Amino acid sequence: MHKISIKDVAKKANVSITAVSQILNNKGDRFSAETIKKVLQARDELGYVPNSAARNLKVRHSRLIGIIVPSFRMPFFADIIQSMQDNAPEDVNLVFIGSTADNLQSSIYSLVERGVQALIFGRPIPNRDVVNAFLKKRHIPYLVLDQNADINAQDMVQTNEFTGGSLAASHLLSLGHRDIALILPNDLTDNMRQRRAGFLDTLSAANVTPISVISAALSKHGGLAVVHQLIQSQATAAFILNDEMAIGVLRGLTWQNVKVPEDISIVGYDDTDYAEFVVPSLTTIAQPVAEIGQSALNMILQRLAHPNLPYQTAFFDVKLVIRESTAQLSTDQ
Amino acid sequence: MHKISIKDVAKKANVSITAVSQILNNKGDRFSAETIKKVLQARDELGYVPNSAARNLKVRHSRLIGIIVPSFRMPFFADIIQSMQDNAPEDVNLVFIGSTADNLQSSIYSLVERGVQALIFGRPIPNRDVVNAFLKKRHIPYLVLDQNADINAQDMVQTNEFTGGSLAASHLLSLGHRDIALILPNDLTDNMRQRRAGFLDTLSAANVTPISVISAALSKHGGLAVVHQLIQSQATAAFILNDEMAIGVLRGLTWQNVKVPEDISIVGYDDTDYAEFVVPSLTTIAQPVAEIGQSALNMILQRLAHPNLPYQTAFFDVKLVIRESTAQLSTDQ
DNA sequence: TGTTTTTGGTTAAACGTTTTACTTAAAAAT
DNA sequence: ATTTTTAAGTAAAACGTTTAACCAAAAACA
Repeated sequence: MHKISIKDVAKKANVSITAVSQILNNKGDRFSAETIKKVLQARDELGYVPNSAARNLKVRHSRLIGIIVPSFRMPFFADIIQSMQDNAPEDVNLVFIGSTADNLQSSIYSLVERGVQALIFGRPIPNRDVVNAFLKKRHIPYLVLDQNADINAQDMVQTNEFTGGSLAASHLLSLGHRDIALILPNDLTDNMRQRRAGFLDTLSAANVTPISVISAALSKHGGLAVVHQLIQSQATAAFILNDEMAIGVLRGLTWQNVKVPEDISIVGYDDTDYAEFVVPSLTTIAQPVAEIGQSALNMILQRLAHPNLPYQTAFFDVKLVIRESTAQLSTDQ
Repeated sequence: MHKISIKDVAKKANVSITAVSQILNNKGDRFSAETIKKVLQARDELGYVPNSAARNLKVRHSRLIGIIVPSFRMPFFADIIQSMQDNAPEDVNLVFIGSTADNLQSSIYSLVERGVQALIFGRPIPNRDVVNAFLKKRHIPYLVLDQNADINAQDMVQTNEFTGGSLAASHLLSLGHRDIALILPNDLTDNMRQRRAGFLDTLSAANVTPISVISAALSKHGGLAVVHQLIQSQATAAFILNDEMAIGVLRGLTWQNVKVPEDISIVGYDDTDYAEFVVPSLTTIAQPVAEIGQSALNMILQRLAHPNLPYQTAFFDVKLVIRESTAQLSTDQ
């Protein structure tokens, strides 16, 4: 029942607890080699593990960073958090939490209670002003991955969403398509609004407007649900703001015996792991996910080190990855 | 810079810190309604958030549970942790960590340092005896999802892997297949060994042995890498121990113009989200992922409440989900 | 009236660290 | 031979809570 504390190792090594603390934290330059050895040995024999609650309490910080994503089940975010974890320095701890809009407030509260020193939002923040006030009051810097944010209120890492949408449009245009559908998730993040804007702008620069705009749930099933409308719209191509939905659409189309890309071209967004593996493989806009994750983490660490520097925003480029789901408009239509 | 502590709210409300503590923890039955109101108001005005490091230090526990999975990027584990988080009681905190075999030891150490009271392993444990000794010494109960474990050393939740393999075999057999390949990940967990055993046993009961056994990396790319060998083996069906690999195989087969299920039937394992969405949709063995996650969490919570009860193991059934990737052996081969 | 109970609190110790300020003995410098 | 410096350590306070033990005043009782 008794948990081994620093006292126990001090007693066993016959030194003060100060000595143990200093030595175990590599601040033991004033101690003799012999004492150091005694302490290390006592530590090992007892299997002492420091209590970080006590440590955090005393030093008044935790090196703990909270990461809030919408869901662990979305490959895009799974990639992000994996890359953060893989690149986190030894001495910082990450805590991931998947949080819907509903319980975002309580997630934040719980993280603050746990002592996070900074937060990274992988999802849009409803009630941004109250969240901002709450966090600012407690001097907890945060960073958001969405574009819907005041550039002077926090750090950001962004990708060039507008270009992404634009790339999709010009690709489809260059293949000769003019009857193009746009498929959106029901709830648009600001990132997605930018994608849409880029897409729409580029289309209209070529004097085309979408033949149809359809919304559905942001999921594979959402994509599935939309194929009937898509087929009826007579579109020869579709841009879908998200790979997961796109995969749903692909699936539905195959079941309806609509051939991709012969009958309709599809382009997705994100370049999720699976984009390469579906049949037909998915043309999509790739974001540098791993870099985004790393960069977000590094920026927030920087912020912790220099709280008063002006806010930064990192910018990443996207690129079009052409696979099998898009093709030249066939003339015999 | 100054962080609001319980002292500040005590001062503001003009009461002792004991009063604040008791009232805020709903143990304030001895206090007058007026005092309670004063305290609550002071708390709200100051925006006081309790410091759980201090609390944990004092009460000597954390209600913190560590979950170790191989990777956030594997849909199977993403589902598991999501279901845990969705079902965790208000007062317990979960910390997820993706850890390879290499850094498992240091992950465990770091979690113990952070004060976890229990651990759930979603991955096999190399060096089980040292891990067991380490954890037992510190009275940290743990639970493993793999089958390679001493039933008397910790709680477990298992699925009927043997039956899973067996189901796959009899399905293929009943479709008339006799030339059946088996595709394995390079590193087999004990769960997978059981799958294999069930599969092989059922095959041999029908007097058939696999026409070929192939190993590759446990990933979509691993599956892809294997299709050449698979085609050369002349198998008319294959059982693949994992959906991700199976999806890779499916992909590769399509590129090689081998038709599934006309030319070859494929059955996977896990019934990952994507199984339903690939083309052709994947026949596979479904595990009740969400229930597994919940059950694991509940069991370990039980264990915390009753440390001395005998170890339990929960058992879940699997089922065969027939989709498009398997079909009757065509006679014209 | 004097005694006991009840009501509504407060005091102070403890949890396991880190860190500042001391101490003491030996070595070096004068 | 005294003083100063250095080397090697220790004592004790503090971080923010919780909780056991205590206390005073008012209410109830005899």
